[in-house]
Amino acid sequence: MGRAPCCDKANVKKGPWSPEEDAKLKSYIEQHGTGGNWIALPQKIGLKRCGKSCRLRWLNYLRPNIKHGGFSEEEDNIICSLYVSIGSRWSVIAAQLPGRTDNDIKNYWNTRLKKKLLGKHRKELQARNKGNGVVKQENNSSLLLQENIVQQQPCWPQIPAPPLSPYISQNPSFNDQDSIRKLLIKLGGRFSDDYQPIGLNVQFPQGSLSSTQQIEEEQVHVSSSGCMNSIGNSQVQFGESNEYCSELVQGEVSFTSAAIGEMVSTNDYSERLLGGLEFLYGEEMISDKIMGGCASSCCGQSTNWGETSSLIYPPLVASSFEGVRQEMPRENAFQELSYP
DNA sequence: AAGTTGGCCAACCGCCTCTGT
DNA sequence: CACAGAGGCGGTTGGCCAACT
Repeated sequence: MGRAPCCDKANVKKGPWSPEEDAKLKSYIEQHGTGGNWIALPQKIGLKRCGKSCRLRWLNYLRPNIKHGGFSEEEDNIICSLYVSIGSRWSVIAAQLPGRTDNDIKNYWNTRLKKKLLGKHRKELQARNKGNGVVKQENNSSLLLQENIVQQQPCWPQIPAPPLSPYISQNPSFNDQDSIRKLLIKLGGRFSDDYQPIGLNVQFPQGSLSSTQQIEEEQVHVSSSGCMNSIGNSQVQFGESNEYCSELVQGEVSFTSAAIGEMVSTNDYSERLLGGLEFLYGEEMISDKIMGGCASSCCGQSTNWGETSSLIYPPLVASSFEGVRQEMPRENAFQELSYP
């Protein structure tokens, strides 16, 4: 038995809204507000619509100061950055773009941004294959995986969100701490043991995404990140997300769409990274076949922290964000995470 | 000119979370 | 604490329209 429907489906009109319906709904809400009860609202004003439908119509179309279409480059970047960081939390992303609705952003992502990034990725793959004079067999699985990067969660696999408060330290959520260590060691990271509960200092260097020389020379140094220190200590804490997100939306930790394209298009980070990724991908995934697919597409030639951190961080941030989300009233969740 | 295809977007659906009792 | 109802969210669908054959 399913749950009872929110309204009498038989007596409810579906489909596009007429101008009359719009006018009724708009004028009522402007005069009286929603009354805190969407379900009862359509009856009050004589609309044969589901309350949810009214809410959606108001939020996505009738509400004042709604912008439709014409996304700017800056908005593109914000959307991409946030998508890379938190995934398809459209409402959270929308909260950072005044006048935009989650539905709009979702549609925009699905119809344009996703393709934009994927198109760039494919072009670069072709160019690379041509340039190397090597025709790699691009089997189906690898292509599928590459597309998944853009179609689903960007660079990292979904890890079940731990049922933790970000400020309550509990047992580690990852099962295989050795793998975590291995991963971090392979990345060449240096992790201090002291936990300093301040904002993340990780910077993603601009313009260094494809610099392999720099990669080899640069010392990777992670300074005082709550998440990373905790991992280094095998104590996964999900804190510091406030600071992270606040930096994120302020642009210190952000990706341009070009950078994201770069992230999904560069090639061989695999040897250095995948050995430690069993805990994320599972043993089976770390096969030659996948190394040529997911590995090459996920994150690229990155071995300096600026690049690999985008690999390491997202799951953690996403996880911590889950924690925050669970802890906070939904309305406030990201507002508190963003601008101070 | 007619038919087909693909893109876009508004709206719906069903699940999850929150809140009040 | 448990439950029910409402709100909120993300995924998906379906219709419209323009471009293409």
